[in-house]
Amino acid sequence: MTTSEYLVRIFKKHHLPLTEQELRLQLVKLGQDVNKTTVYRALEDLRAKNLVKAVELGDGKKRFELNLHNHHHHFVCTNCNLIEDIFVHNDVKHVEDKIRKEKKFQIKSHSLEFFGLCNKCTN
Amino acid sequence: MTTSEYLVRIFKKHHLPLTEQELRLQLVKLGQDVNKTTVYRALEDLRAKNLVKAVELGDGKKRFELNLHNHHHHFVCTNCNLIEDIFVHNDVKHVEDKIRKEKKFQIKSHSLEFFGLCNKCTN
DNA sequence: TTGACAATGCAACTGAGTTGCATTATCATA
DNA sequence: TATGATAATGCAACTCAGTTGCATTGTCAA
Repeated sequence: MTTSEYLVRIFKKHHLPLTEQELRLQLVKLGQDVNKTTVYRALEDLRAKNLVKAVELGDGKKRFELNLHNHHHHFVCTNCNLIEDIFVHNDVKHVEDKIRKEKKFQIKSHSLEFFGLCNKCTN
Repeated sequence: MTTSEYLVRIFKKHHLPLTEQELRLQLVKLGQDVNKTTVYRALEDLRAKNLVKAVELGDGKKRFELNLHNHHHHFVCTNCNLIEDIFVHNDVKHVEDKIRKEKKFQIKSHSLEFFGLCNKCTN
């Protein structure tokens, strides 16, 4: 089994964006103590195949997650760093349409992230 | 005049998110050839005063802009790296409300960035 | 003039991500 | 089974943004 395949397994289990470090930790748990270069290369392969996409959640580190068709966003707790997927029905499609019309920009994607305090950290 | 003050001037002139390098370039143009540590410290001061905020636009670099009350988002051309402010009336307030209700999360802020091709790069 | 404090410089460091090149594994075919 | 090509991985060194500790300089009031 190749590192890319292990990564897909890990992504399927933990369906939240993970850093390279977190991914390597999970790989070690599967008995795969691989070099970080290998991880980055595997991630790049998966990204090239549109299986994985990168996310930035404000701390400067790239995080990676499966590029499924369940379009979603993220909530990040600025206190405990909890990350949770956010699914929105209506989305921001109408905003994109507006930009397309007014600016003549061709919009390929967007990122929408929410920051605040989670349930636990609010109290 | 202090570096922070020069930075505010620069931000007011170029009202788009700028990297530390871009900021230093502008500082040099104003005759201020300062150390990058100084820039980062000045930026941190301004951020602490809520005058400046950081933005991540997908390339891993932090960008900084004035934290005005004209809430807006950004469009990034993935070809020529053009950045343009995007103003939306309706915004994503209703999404935030929904999250607040359903998840009991306390949302402080959000980031919404659009990626695609600008007018020039589309043709 | 002095003493405190703010602003800046400098050099060394950290940590994420990259690159070039060597090594190893895999696997089809002679 | 041997071999040769190609894929996968390792390793070390590097880049580059951002940080840190400590020294130096500037400012300004007493």
